[in-house]
Amino acid sequence: MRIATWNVNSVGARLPRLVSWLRSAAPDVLCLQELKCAADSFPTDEVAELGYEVAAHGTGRWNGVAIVSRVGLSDVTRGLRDEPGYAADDGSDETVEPRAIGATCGDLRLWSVYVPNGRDVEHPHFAYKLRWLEALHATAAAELAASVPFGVLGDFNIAPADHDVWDLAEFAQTTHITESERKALGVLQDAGLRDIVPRPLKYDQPFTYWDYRGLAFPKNKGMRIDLAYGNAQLAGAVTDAYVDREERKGKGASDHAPVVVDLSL
DNA sequence: ATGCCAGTTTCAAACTGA
Repeated sequence: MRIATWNVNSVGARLPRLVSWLRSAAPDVLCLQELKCAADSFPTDEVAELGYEVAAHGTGRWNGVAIVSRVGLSDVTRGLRDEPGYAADDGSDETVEPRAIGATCGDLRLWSVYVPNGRDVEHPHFAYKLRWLEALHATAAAELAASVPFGVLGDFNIAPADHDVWDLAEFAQTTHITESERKALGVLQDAGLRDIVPRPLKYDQPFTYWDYRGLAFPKNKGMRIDLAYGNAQLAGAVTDAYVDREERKGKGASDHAPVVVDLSL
């Protein structure tokens, strides 16, 4: 059993790469983030040709998450328990964004999540990020009671440890490395979820994101922010996990690489 | 300090990303 997570930064723009990656990596389940398309605009037919079903949760321009599975797809849940919304800076009403989707895939219960960025520690988006993580914990804690392999995979927009960014000094006063964000990850771990740390295919650290700008990828100025959390049943079945940095190479790449987790299930 | 690059959308300046 192979599961994976990938922030594709627009499923429309990434469709050729998505199709070829599904063929080559052949995951049984793939959690996607940043679809940047409405749920009914997801390229369902293109992945169906490869034998995959899709459950998508998206509204259009931003965000959007999906679960793609070839081992079954049922009991789909869109959104978290008591999920907070966000009011844009222009004063418009608060809206709940499409950032989480859960589904049962074969013997697994999985969530694909796109945690809010936070923008700046002083910005309202940062408080929203922390509230959103509380709702994620509540949802996970409630579902963890079931004695089935359970996982939460996605773009957490948090580097769990100092060595998960290329240079900590560059992150002074910024989001993604703060104590309050890391504490939220600790709460997930206290609830019984383990961080499945992938191996890098090159260099020392398993970074999953490199900015498009400033030659960040060739300089390996990366971050590990795409994470896979699993309960004891799932984490205990892991036989291998790696970051597919090859997918970050070349023209038309997402700025995130897929994280692949192999399980003996 | 700012933009770097990429993708999106009232089609093109503005927003988001991390």
